[in-house]
Amino acid sequence: MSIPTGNRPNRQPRVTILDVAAKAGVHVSTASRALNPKAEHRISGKMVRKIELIAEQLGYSPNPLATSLRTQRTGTVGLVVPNLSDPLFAPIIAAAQERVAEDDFVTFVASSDYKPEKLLSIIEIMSRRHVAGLMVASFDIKDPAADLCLKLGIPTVAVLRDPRHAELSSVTMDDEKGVRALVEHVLDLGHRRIAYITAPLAASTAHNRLAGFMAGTKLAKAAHCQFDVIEADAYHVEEGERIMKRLIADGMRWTAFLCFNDLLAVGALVALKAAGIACPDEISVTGVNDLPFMGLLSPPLTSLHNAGRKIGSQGAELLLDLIENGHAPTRHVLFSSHVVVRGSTGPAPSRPVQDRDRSAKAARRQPAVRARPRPP
Amino acid sequence: MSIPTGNRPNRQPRVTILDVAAKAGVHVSTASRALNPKAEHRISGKMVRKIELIAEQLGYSPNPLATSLRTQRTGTVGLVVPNLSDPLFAPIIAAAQERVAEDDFVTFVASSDYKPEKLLSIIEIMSRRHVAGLMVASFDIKDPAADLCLKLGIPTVAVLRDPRHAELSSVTMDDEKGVRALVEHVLDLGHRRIAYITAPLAASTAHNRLAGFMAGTKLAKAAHCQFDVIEADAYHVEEGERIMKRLIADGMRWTAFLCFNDLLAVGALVALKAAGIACPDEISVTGVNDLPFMGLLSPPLTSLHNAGRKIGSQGAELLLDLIENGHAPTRHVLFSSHVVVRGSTGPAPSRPVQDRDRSAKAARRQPAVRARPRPP
DNA sequence: CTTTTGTGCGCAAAGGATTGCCCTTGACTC
DNA sequence: GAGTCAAGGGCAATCCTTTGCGCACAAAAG
Repeated sequence: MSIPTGNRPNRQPRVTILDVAAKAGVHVSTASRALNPKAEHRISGKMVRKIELIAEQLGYSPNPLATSLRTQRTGTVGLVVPNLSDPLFAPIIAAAQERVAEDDFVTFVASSDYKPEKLLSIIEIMSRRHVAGLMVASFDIKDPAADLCLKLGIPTVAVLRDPRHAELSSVTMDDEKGVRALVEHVLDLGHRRIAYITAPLAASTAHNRLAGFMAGTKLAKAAHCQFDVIEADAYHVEEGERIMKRLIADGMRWTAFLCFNDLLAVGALVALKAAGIACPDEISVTGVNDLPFMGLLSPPLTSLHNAGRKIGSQGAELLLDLIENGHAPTRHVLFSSHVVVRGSTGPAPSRPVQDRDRSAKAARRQPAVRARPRPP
Repeated sequence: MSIPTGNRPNRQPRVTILDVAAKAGVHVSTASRALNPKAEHRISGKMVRKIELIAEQLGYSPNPLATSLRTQRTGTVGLVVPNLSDPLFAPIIAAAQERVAEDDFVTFVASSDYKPEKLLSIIEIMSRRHVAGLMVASFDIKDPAADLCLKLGIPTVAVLRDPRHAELSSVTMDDEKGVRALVEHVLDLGHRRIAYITAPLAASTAHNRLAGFMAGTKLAKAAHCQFDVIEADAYHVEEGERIMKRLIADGMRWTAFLCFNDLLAVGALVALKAAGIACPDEISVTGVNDLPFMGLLSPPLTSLHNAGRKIGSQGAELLLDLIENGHAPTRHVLFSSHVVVRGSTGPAPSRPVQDRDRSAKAARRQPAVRARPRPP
């Protein structure tokens, strides 16, 4: 039920510590202590050397399963992301994996597929397997999964998304400040009709970026600014494309689009190109994360640079710390992100797209969420 | 030494099978058998239901460590790639992980960093941990690491790169045919001076793609074709950029560049753009793998589509098969790849770049490898 | 010379499950 | 009524290490 079947193949019989002890003519406990640096009961120096030599000769290496069973330590950590192939998460995994490997931990990796119940089951599975710690990149705000980690007593670090749990350390980007800077950027370019495409607000990232957008709207000095928020249901290119297509059909009222992430932005670009709307001449678009290749698109995407590798390694660092000192104080590491200005943002056009002949037909349905315009 | 330290935190005491047995008033062996579907000694139906109920009530779940120690089965598989964040490998990992998770395996993931000795150490570590099987994407041809897997008796499947070991199953792309098709493509476009940038030939992919290129050269009907091979030292964008810069400085003699992979091709595009050389008007460029976003670059990259996810899931499939039936016959699955024609390839220009005034200065150093031109 | 103090190592009990073998019963056959 | 048989469970070994405790012996202290 828990451990799948599978015939063990013809492994050669492993050499155990009994073999070493036998050959050395000592008791296993002596061998164990000799091979264990932190042996409290000390063994004489020459005996240690003798046993080490014999262990070497015999090619002995301790069976981690037995060790783990005895010590309740497995030397494993779990890494969980919502999507393994997303270019945003892969570097986080990679960097974390490298860092923990330095301390001789091996990593279980799993993908929650953006499904809360799957995350719960992953955590349970990993807990059963006695992971020493967990680094999770897919917590929602007040996620029950976070409670579960704490209840199970697993040292846990949240990365990228902060469940905002009082007892859970986190490593995140300063999304709020970042998106605010993006708003500032397009305001500086003269844009006054600005839309923000948010992701589902369960994630703290979505929350913070929206907050950043709202904060940015307060910066607007001009009298007739229009700010709107549109909610996406997913995180991928196709969703961005779908949304932008709909907006174009509905009559485009904005000159600048800030997107929750690069994937949505790329989708928006695709839709704009298909509709023959020029970016940035008619509409400016921005993303978040600055994924690889974003600078090479046409137009190159203005984005917020988020350093995935730094998040991963810092998350691992915190986690190792937590594993070592059972009750380290909760910490929240915040990396600042900076706007990378590229070709997808430009000066605001004199007239928005909807005034052009081409798109006059569509009825103007309201977007999903409508932010209140903020007078200066 | 093998298992890192780390204080186990305040986990609540786990409920063991003894607790279940005690509460049921039976022996642990009875409880074990009742909870184990494949129990040979059968337990009466009502007893099974009783014990299952009690186990449920107590929240019992077997300790995989103890089970593994006893049965020598761990329910884990190892996934090894050369680089976790490479957009080529991440989907392979993701798909494989999904597939084996269906069969209740959890996955150790590690990155060999393109270092043979690191691969060896990863395999040893995973072997010690009793992985049920290994899926490796970073074997070189005749890799000692492949021998090690066999020697250790670990069911192993090679993906993407085939070590060409008689006893090792593999799942790969038909690189040879693919690259030949690319050559065909640029020949059709009228190109007669064609360079191929190969990767280090230790990898079977490099080998096969070069073979595909060489095979392609035989297709050339025109009298004065020039084919050259240039060897890259790495796989990333920067290397492609470096190489192309050097070639430009040396005086560009080619009108079409086939690159070992997309990353090198993207680097080449970057260098060309920096030098003010137009692609595809002056030079055509192709890649391999068709990574995400390649169709959105400027120019969009003509590439060979390789389905990473299919490789990953098929590799997992083979591996699970191998784990189940200790001695399944060796299999080699070959996925065909197809050319995706995009904007980075176009009709051959009338004159190659070097005849233009701008680049006449540089001495013409020979490229790293010079293939013998093939007369038609 | 006896009594303390270590030092160096052995003994055996965990840790939590699986499994070969044996024992007890009740049913069934002759 | 004695003998056969199979079903249902119990016993204890086993997987491999780690570790609390105890023992012996030698050196140091009285």
